[in-house]
Amino acid sequence: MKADTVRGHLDGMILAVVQDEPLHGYGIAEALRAQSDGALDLPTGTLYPALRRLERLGYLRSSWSTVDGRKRRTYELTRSGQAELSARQEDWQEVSRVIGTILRTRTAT
Amino acid sequence: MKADTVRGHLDGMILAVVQDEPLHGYGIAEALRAQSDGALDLPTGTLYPALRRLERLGYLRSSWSTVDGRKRRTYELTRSGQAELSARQEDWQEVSRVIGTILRTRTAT
DNA sequence: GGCTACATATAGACAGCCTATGTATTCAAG
DNA sequence: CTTGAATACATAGGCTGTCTATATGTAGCC
Repeated sequence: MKADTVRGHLDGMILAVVQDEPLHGYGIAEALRAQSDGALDLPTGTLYPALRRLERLGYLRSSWSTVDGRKRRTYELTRSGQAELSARQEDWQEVSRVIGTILRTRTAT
Repeated sequence: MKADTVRGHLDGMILAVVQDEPLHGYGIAEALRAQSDGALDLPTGTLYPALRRLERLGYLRSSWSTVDGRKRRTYELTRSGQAELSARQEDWQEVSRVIGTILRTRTAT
């Protein structure tokens, strides 16, 4: 499954997994892969720019640490990010309803 | 609701309404607006290029006619377009499941 | 020494939306 | 009789978030 098919909703999904617990980029990718049963496997060229963007927008806050000799940047959800997540969740309700309704097979063929 | 939020799934929705009955561009816009309870109101700069693209890809076939003194281009679904629609519907099932699962509020907060 | 997993990041391309604008007809209101 | 709204199609150029490819570095195993 291409991230292209979830375009515009990836931000919301990232905020959602970070809400559960602060995670570093690699961990976010793992969480999304796990929670989608392997369907959503983000290329790093998609994920990392998205994270920087979400931080720039004030929805995430990051801090560096070193674990087992490897540097990692851990992201946590800000107050503003929580509000954004709620908005995205509501957006999704409508989007999902609209596309679902229209795409649903009508013909009994 | 911006068409941007349904990005990548607009093609499927267009094919779906045309499957019901052949329609001209303006009629497709009306059908999508009606079936989404007014939520999806496509700008012409989005719809018309999309229709030409779908025809170029062989999913739609068009023909000109004049109704009440106005020219209209009517689109109908091709065999290939029906297959594409089926594929899009299946895609949507997965996308919807994945985003829905991840975005669904987990916190009982 | 080489492979895999872990970990982050940038560069440049590309597709599909966006807004703005243009043309043309019909019909009702003023 | 002209102005405006609805009908009808279309293009130009911009923007944003994906994409692929590439880069750098550590840890641990074979």
